[in-house]
Amino acid sequence: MKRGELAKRTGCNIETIRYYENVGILPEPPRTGAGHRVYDEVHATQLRFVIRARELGFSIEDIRGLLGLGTDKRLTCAVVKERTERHLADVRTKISDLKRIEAVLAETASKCSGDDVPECPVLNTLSL
Amino acid sequence: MKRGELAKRTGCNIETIRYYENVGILPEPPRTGAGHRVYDEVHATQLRFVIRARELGFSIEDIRGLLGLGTDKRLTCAVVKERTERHLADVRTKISDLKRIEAVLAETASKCSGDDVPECPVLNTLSL
DNA sequence: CTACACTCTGTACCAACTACAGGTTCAAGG
DNA sequence: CCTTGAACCTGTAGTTGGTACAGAGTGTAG
Repeated sequence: MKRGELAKRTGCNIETIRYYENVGILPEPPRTGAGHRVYDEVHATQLRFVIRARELGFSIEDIRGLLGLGTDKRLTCAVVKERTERHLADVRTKISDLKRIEAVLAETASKCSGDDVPECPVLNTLSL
Repeated sequence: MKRGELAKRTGCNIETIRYYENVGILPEPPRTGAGHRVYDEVHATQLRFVIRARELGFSIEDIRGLLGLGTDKRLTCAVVKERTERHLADVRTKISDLKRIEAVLAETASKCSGDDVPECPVLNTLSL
């Protein structure tokens, strides 16, 4: 299958596939005589891995790590668990930051009269 | 006061001040004969407004809007409230996305043996 | 055989900064 | 007055994770 077909099957943007190849988290596939990339099911599986990891917020660098690239191949469960938990901690920090933000925004917006006047609690809060 | 002093007082990175000026959310200050920027307390207040809005997740474009730049000057409370609530909705969406991610990560990591073995539930989940 | 869809490459663009190079200018100490 | 080092000036490049486009080549159906 060619790039367009792989994109369609995985739901990935066609340009993103080339990007993942460039940054080294998708292997370079073989080419036809004319230079067109030819993918198989193994590539599709690996691409789905990358897509899912990105959806879960792992960075490209994280993914490179999870794939055991650059370092020794086989990653042990212990190593993967540790990286996942570190990432989980980051996600939790982001959630609590956003909750603080949510509280401030909700609080402030609730004070707005919603009237056609120039005085505004939001702008006043921001100016503190 | 000059740029370094303003940066110190507001806790803003010195380069970021120039950036905010470039993108038009901080006014161009007057200059000394030699071209050095000279700020006053009004600039400091406006910079703090921008910093706080950024902390609350408003984009530069949002801030431009909140400052009433580009359009008519005086923003009514009604307009600001509407923009704030739209932003609040975005923040809530981000929180719920992250919570889904958190649940998946926590679930998966909890299944890891943490042993020195190559089979790993995280990698298996990602490969689904 | 032509027309059109697809692929190839490199490069530019997005946000929101941050950092650096190479060149002034300012201020304090001798 | 002169030197020295900090602070300032400018423009530009790098960051992350893609997305988009131009211009050229290829594949295929009618």
